[in-house]
Amino acid sequence: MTAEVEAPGFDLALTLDSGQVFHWEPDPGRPGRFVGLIGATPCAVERHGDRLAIDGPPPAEVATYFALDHPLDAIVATFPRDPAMEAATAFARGMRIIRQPRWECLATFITSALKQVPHIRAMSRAIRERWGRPVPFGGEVLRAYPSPETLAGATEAELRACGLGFRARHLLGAARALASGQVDLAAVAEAPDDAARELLCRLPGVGVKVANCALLFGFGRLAAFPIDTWIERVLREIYFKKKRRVTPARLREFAAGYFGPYGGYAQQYLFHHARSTWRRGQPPRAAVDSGPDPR
DNA sequence: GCCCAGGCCATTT
DNA sequence: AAATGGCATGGG
Repeated sequence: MTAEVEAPGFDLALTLDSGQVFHWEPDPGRPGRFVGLIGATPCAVERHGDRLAIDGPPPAEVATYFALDHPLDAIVATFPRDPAMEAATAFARGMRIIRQPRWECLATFITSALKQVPHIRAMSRAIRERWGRPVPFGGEVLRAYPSPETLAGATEAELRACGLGFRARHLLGAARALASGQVDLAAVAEAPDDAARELLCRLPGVGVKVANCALLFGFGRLAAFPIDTWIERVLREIYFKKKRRVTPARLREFAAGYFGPYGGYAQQYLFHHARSTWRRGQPPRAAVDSGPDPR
């Protein structure tokens, strides 16, 4: 049985491949159709014009997960008007910041340190296959991401066998801190942005960048602005092109003030645009030549 | 062999 | 506060 939800101007494929979520996969033989899980609920989804066709969860659950209620036009209207931001906005039109389960989101970003997106996907898949609860769906078996309690019972060697390397100790330590109640994600969800970030940073393997990714993609904090290697290059080579020795604190200060209340959205559009169009870590000449010069 | 990848951490200035 | 080096693994 297939249900539908209205999803005007939503680019499903772009959103699922934008480096914010790491387990959705194309349905082989059915182009445009993606299979994944929303929490523990299996789901297949594909776009038909301004509607989504859904198999699995109730439509309302899908609408919440994909944040179809986010007012994209109003959000984009808050972005600063500069050539780099406008190019990224045009390039990533229809991308949404989705609402992921908190632990699943945090855990995958703990494993993301010094890894490329395809590797993060591979580690997520290996962890699901090893510890995830099997969920039958359409003749296949999907695996839900294991809870902190489940992973707390794993060994570091078992996690390393999933390709985590030095990240194994971080993920295991975070799982155990949550399973023991030493840190409480429900408390994070109730705290203001700065306090929530500080709580998350108490977990092993969680620094400011990973905390901001979790806040943005797992806690709905749309002002959170993760600065990774790509965004740092965007900031330095476009927004601080003529400056020398820009400190990390200055970059954070600029980002927090310049990109506005939906800075996380702006960041994700800039991230996707840069990752998709830059070559050898360098921006296209046009991007630099048209860049603004703050302060 | 080289280089880099959605960083974090401990240590030193 | 800011710079430095170590850390595992995989791919170009």
